[in-house]
Amino acid sequence: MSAVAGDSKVATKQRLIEAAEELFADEGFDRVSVRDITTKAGANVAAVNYHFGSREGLVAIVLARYINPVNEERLARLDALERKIGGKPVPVEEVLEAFVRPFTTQVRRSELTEKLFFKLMGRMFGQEGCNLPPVVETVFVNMLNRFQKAFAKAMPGLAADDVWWRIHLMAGAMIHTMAHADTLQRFSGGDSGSPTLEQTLSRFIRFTAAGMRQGADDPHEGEKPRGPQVEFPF
Amino acid sequence: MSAVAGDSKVATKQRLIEAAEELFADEGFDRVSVRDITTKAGANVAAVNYHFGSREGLVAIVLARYINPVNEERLARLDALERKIGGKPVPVEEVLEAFVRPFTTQVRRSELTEKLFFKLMGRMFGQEGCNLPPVVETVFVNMLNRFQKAFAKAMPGLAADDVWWRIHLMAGAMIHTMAHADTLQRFSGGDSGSPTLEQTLSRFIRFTAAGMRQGADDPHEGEKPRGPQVEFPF
DNA sequence: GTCTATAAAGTGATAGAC
DNA sequence: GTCTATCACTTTATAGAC
Repeated sequence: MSAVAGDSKVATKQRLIEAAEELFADEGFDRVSVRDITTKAGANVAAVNYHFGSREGLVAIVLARYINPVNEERLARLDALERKIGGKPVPVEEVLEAFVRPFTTQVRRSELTEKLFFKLMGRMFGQEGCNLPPVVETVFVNMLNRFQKAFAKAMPGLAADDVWWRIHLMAGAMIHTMAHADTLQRFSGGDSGSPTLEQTLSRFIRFTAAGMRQGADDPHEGEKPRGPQVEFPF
Repeated sequence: MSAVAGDSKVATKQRLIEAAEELFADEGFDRVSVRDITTKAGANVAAVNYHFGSREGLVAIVLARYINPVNEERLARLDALERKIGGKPVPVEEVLEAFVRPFTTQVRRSELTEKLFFKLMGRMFGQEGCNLPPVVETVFVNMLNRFQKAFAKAMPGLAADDVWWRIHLMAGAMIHTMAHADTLQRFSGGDSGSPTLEQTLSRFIRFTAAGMRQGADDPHEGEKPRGPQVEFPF
């Protein structure tokens, strides 16, 4: 903390965090050992336990470092939109923008490259036993409920469960896109191009906005099961 | 193999596979040890190595057991659709149906509950270092390219990279929905309801069909970057 | 705050008796 | 085909010297 006594104390802690972030992004939280981290950070094996108490403590730090800021910025952006527009519904595209734009703010705060940062975010939000610290989970659930209300307001007449499921599908598209964008490169044989971050965000918003508000013109046909379109001899 | 000598030989192998499938579905491929599997299967610790050569061998078996059938049925369904419709484009909804319907066929072949089966599929298709056996990967890439062509044909005027990215977003929605449907329950506080499998498929197809064909009426505005909609003081 | 040494438990895998 | 016993290795974590 003190800038006088030399940076080496805080520097090691910082190097550990950054090394962990890169490794977690690349390999996933499960496949990285404490030794991988300390080696990459050029620190001693015991450093992680000294600075963070345990491996789990370091994971918690890495999780909290970006999830909370992202979720809080999401809420702030949604607040600003709703304040600006008065009592009317905020258009779906604007709500989606508020949902993903914070990533571009936070990527600049990090020491990571864009690619690694987004992989890391995808892994965080995609993790199941995400075991978020209570404070982080609280903000997370709060944020989700606020957005559910905003989406519901933007799509009047749609039932709550339909809104939740569309949010789930939307989140899946986001998470998978972030965590596995390089897989697309591989499977498409390069035909997916090299889009800028802004292009990718745009594609995401257009795709999911259409999905979210689909059926709005024909609410009665909206969410009935379709059933098999084609019978098939299996 | 011989039904005479008693089923215990084949039974153990089968029990190991089923135990592995349930554990992999629940915890993910990385977090399950050989001992977890043999214990759950009521088999000896050495059984996995005897029957499958290694842990990795068992993982490969589990992966291949469903991925190949799913991908081959996808191709067969797409073939049938294209044969039926002649040279014209198959509508996006029908292509999507061919893409997801095979899961309902294969879930019946498995010994798993619907919930576990879909979690397992989500984990398989979501895995990064998916390390598919060569044969499986070949079918997989072949399948993807055929569907890319079908989608491109259904959405004339859309550039190849745009089609690939929409497929990626669509696949993300599918994978995340399958692997983490229970998370939705938790975060929505139960407000996401208890839909049937058919309802969930219907929701998926409607959502992604709208996303896939979005901008079709206004091709020129189609995929330009939108840029920030709202400036925000961060 | 950093290091070495080491503990304690878990990992996948195998040899050899039955 | 199944079992026990065990190997060789890795994992997280800690005690204690510096």
